[in-house]
Amino acid sequence: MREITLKQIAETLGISITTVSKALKNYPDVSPKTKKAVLDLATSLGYTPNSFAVNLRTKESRTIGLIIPEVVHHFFSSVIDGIIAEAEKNGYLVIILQSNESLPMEKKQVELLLNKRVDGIIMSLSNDSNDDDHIKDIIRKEVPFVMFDKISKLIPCSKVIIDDQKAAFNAVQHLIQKGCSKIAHIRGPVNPQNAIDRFLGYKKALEKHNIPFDSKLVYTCKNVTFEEGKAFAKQIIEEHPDVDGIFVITDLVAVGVLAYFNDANIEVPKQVKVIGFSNWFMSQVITPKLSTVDQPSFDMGVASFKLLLEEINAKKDLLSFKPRTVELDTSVIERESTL
Amino acid sequence: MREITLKQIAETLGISITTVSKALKNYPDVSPKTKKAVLDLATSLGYTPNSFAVNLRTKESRTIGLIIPEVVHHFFSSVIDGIIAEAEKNGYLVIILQSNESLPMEKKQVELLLNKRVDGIIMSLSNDSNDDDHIKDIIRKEVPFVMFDKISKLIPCSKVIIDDQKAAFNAVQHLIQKGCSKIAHIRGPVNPQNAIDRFLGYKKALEKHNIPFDSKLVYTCKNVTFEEGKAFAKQIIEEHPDVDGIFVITDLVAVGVLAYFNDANIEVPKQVKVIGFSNWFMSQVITPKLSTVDQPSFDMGVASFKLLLEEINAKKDLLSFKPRTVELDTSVIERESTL
DNA sequence: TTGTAGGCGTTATCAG
DNA sequence: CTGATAACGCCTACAA
Repeated sequence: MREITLKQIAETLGISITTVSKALKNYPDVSPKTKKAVLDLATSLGYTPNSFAVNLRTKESRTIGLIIPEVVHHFFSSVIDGIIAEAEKNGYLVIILQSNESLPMEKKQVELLLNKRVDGIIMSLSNDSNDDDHIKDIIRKEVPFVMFDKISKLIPCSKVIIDDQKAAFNAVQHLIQKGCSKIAHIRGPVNPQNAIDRFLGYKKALEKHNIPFDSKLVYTCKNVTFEEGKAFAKQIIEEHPDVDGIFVITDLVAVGVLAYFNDANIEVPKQVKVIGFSNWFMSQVITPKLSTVDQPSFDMGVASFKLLLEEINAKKDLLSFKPRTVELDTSVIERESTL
Repeated sequence: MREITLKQIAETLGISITTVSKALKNYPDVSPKTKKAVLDLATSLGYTPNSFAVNLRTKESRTIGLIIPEVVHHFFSSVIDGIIAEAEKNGYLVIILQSNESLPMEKKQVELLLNKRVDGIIMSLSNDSNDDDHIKDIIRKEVPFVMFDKISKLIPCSKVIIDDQKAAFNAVQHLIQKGCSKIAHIRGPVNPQNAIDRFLGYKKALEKHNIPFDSKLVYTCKNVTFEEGKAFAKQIIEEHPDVDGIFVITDLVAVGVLAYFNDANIEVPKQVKVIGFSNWFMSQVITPKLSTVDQPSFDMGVASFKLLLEEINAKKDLLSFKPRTVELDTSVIERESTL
């Protein structure tokens, strides 16, 4: 099956390519008759413009790139959902790349997308991104760029975030209000800004309620997995049998904590209360149901794309664009694990 | 920041575009001196070929399209993982679209990808795909095409599947071997081939073990959700209090079943045994841990891309390509819900 | 060893 | 109202 081109339509109709092009694009200066002839033939042949040629001419591909640490991840897949939904609504397609939490991968992928000349890039940093060269590359090339969730505060670009510190503060305060007085924290890795912020929120909540901060009660995840949750739960209860509350960096790990406590017959929430973060789907289906912080993942995706689109459009119109930061609200969801 | 082109390099070096192009592509007929000069300048300027132009020339984009029903879904996100990993390894990028189980969406998305002129398409059908026109379009345009999991048997294209019937048979047989004699089935929607096959496997297992088939014990999901699982569990136990085993179309729904039984104090596996399908992550973390059928989702993704690549390459070399079907193995995973 | 010329398919400008 | 022409950036016969 041959590809249909403007040229072919022009030839069969015995007119010029220019006219065909204009007719198809509804230019005002084409006679109704020619226009109709062209349109009829085009639809009957199933003509669609060759996007490669269009890309070349217009210098845009109506495609954006998305780099995230992991696809198989409740939070990120929900964000993807939001991004591709909003993108499609606006006539954009999304190329998805996964850094697997590896900085070298992330760098390579930025390069791939830049070479591909996508119209913009949305990204959430991998956990070991402490090096910003590749990101600066994006900025330097003036490619529209938005970061969400795991951002780098130093980069001047639009961002979609939650107030991790405040959210964590609220989570820990919730534990305190439920009567906890010795609260451990299983925190995320050292680098990511949001792990730091959640840790700070934890600290602040203790402070506010006059609970002394004890660094021995803070446990640091390396890989943020279910297994780590189990292991830390064991360690916590062995090292500090009187701990009565745990604030965990994310639900996946918190579910690991609950799993260990279930196995070890440690009663949640009676002996220890547990609160997670992110409101993963599984948190509602385990026993006891996990209290957590709801993070509007789908909306973060939508907001990210909207910001990106603004920047893309500004660039097209040669307008200057001032990066903006959108902060979305979170809320504590009380379930059985903190009753 | 201006885009670097061959032309610019040629001009600054005072040579022709052709020579620059050849130098960069390591043609043998360029003097080492010129080659070096070109290479040096190119790297120092950070030249990368304009992919729009390359696409137009070579008529390929090194990009494939992927359409799946849902992104926020353990099985599908794992498949995505496999596909983009394998694609990246081979220098391909992946555009992901989500049909949300809607046929009109799916059709539109096929059109989008076709217009985009991706080098190939991988797809898993939405549940109401009983109409094949858009798929036939892909075939007719000779765009390399692979279906996985939810396939249409009638379409002549490569496929990556499991033997749903056999897998279901094994799951139900597992229940029987554990002592169940009145086994209900919560099946998937009417259309999808794999829902049909799993149902047939259920029937066959009963037959083989001389258990009479009773259509009243079969419940049909519409949306395949957690909530449906809860609702059907209630209905089953009310309508057939003596049911002692349930085979459920997929883990998400099975988890709903367990949730209801937990709430209703119906003991699993003592009173009723439950087995799911797909081995979702959450199945290991709920109480009781759910027995299920392991489905190699990541590998299905890898296999799908490999098949697609074969076809893409065959097409490039103008070789004919015979569609193949790859069938991957499944296995019953025994956990607490069928002990 | 280097360069000229043409074309991939579309769009924009400008002249008829 | 229509069309010739050039250009987007790259690649590749073919010529010099």
